[in-house]
Amino acid sequence: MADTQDPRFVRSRESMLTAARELLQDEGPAAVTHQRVAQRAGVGRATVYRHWSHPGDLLQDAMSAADVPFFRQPRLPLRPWLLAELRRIADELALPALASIAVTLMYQARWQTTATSYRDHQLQLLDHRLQAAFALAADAGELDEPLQPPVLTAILLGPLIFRTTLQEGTVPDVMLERLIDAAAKWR
Amino acid sequence: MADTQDPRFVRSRESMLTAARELLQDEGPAAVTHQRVAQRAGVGRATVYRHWSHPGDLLQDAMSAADVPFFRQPRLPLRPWLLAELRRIADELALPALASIAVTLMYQARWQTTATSYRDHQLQLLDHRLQAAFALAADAGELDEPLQPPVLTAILLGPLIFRTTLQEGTVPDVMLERLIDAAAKWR
DNA sequence: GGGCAATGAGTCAACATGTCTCGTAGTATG
DNA sequence: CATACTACGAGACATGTTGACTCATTGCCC
Repeated sequence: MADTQDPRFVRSRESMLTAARELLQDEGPAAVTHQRVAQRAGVGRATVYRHWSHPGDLLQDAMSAADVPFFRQPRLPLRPWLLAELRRIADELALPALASIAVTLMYQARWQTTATSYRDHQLQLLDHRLQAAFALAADAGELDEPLQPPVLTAILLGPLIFRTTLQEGTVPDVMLERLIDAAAKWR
Repeated sequence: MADTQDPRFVRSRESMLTAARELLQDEGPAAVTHQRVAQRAGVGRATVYRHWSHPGDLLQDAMSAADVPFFRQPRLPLRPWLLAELRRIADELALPALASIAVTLMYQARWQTTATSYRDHQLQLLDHRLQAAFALAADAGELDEPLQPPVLTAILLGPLIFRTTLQEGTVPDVMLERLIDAAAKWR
């Protein structure tokens, strides 16, 4: 794994990451093994070892491909913007791509006490963005008493994950309205 | 596995279930294998096979030992009762016993599409109990417009799981108050 | 005490894992 | 175009796990 610019290196890396993502979505993090990824990507098993000597690293890279594109660029008034953002997240959580990552992160938080950096980073990103959005609205006099950022994130996102993953149901708009009501005291 | 009353049968079954629960809490559902359970329980590997020919059945029995003791016997006024119940749940979710089951259920809901009966049963139990509690309060004139039961459950429990599992933090009382506010329109 | 069933220990093939080696083929230089 | 380089695929190998069996032993019930 020397030359990061070698087309062969880039090609096989991409195909392995794609295979790992598909396996994660279809069969869960336990299926992201050297053997399964090699089969699916059409590469040799040794190649997977050369790129990621430990299976956990491969899973981590497969998840951390894209930064979660939520809560960027808040707009006033905050309520309709927040509603639209939550709507997008709820819809994305109905798809396996995001739902698989969410559940895998919960699993890793509980039992893979290593590899906390990616999870911590994503969570802090959400916290910061939400905090910035609510601070903006507070300055504009839209609301009072926002909660502390991590609690805010938990109130807004927790029910969406619970509903889509455990209950395997859809998220009605009235649910999002109630969550927004709970997130702050609106004027 | 013939005589369910044989003390030997009961004894080894209990020790295996205890071992399975400990393994689930300490290392996750992936660790609940015939071999690991046999080692930990101090029984032969073949004995585990005789009781549960498939590892998934063992995991299922290990989780379904106790019915979740939440939201039983609602009391009026509903708000303080609901707050106390949520407080108990949040505190229990800080312990590995309940948190492990919650995360495992999410994992199974996503990827082990079989074995839905236990999960569905527990979820419906929570829904029904919460519905009964809110119906009681509605009759007493305490509130208007309760949400439909599954959405109610998601709003109340989702944030607790998100906060304790993903964020690995504690649940402040103010968070519970906000969730209760979101659950219904109180008078 | 005697019949009986559950158990513990062991064997066995099949498979997955982690680590090598080696010949091949694609790549970047000159 | 020719050469040195290097990532690759295929395979070998020891090791550990899994699932399924056999069989002697031991605890249990009548």
